Amino acid sequence: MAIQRQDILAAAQRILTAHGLADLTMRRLAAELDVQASAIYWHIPHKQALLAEVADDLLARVPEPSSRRRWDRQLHQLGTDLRTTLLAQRDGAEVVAASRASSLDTSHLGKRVVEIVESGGHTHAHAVASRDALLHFVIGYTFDEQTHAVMAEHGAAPARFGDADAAYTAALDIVIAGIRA
Amino acid sequence: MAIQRQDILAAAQRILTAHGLADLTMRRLAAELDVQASAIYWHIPHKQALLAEVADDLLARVPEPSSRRRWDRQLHQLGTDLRTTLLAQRDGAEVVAASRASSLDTSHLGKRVVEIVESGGHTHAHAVASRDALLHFVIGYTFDEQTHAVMAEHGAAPARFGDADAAYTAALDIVIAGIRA
DNA sequence: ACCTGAACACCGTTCAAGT
DNA sequence: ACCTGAACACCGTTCAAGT
Repeated sequence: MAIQRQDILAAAQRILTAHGLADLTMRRLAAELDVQASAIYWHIPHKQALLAEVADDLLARVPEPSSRRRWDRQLHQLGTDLRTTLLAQRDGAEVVAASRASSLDTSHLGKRVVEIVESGGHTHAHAVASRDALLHFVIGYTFDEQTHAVMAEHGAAPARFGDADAAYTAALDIVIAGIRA
Repeated sequence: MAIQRQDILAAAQRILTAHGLADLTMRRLAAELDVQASAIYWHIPHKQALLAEVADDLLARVPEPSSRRRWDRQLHQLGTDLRTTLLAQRDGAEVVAASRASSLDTSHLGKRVVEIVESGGHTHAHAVASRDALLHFVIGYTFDEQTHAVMAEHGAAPARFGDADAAYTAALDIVIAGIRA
């Protein structure tokens, strides 16, 4: 039977998890699906479109913050969960940074942040600026963390000392304090 | 006469400005220098090292904030100038995000931010978290901006309306307010 | 010391042709 | 409708050999 678009996404995720973004090539993907590389182009227009799908799928895993809690706690939750989700997928932050960076404004996550900040009694303009500050910070920070972890593994960088989670929370708290102010 | 390491950096910058990061290949670089691609490997170990040099050179162009002004104004100045510097170089933010992301802590810029925040009477821990929040935000935000501008040029994304500088300043102010708090 | 020539092991993408 | 086969136009990097 024929290959489905779904199968391509699943195969891409398997390669990403098992071998990393550098090994996620069209030829390797084709091999994983037992077809020729050119066959994939009947299903998707180009590699970037596939990467965007991988990124979207990853971001969709970020849980909804419980709307019971205070708005700034919801924001904190979202900032924490987004990082956790990105770290859970090998090269997750890089995939998102490379292929989804340019559409935070239209993304579900972006809209969610705007809503939460507005629910705190802030203007739409402030909510939009808050979204930009928060999401760019989280993605950039996590990308750095993940990149560094890989380099440290290969001995190309010194390992970082201290509690990574605590360091992140401290920086996240600064951004959220700024949104509150 | 022989090619200098300096010449390679200069040639790389010319290609970057004229044709963008995608066209900055070892072969094109070699052509620009009138040598074979393999000749470059006598001077630099690999492409990544060259990219790191390009990124360092770019970051070194960020002016020092005038230490006369209040510490939080210095931070604002630095945040503004960093973005301006990245935007001034074609694909500047991407080069920095890709090759320098993982060493903000040891960079001159990173140290400078820590100093400025400490000069505001804050603890070292707070200054470090502030550095991470500020620099990841600025680089991530500017990367997004630059990526989006290229895509909009190619018709691959809708143009953004409104004042880009004002939007950036609003988000930057949030981060700085958080540092102040 | 510095560079060439040639190769190795790859890429993403296109497209006529097959079934 | 869906895929193969073959090609096009490239990559980064290595390394013996030349000067």
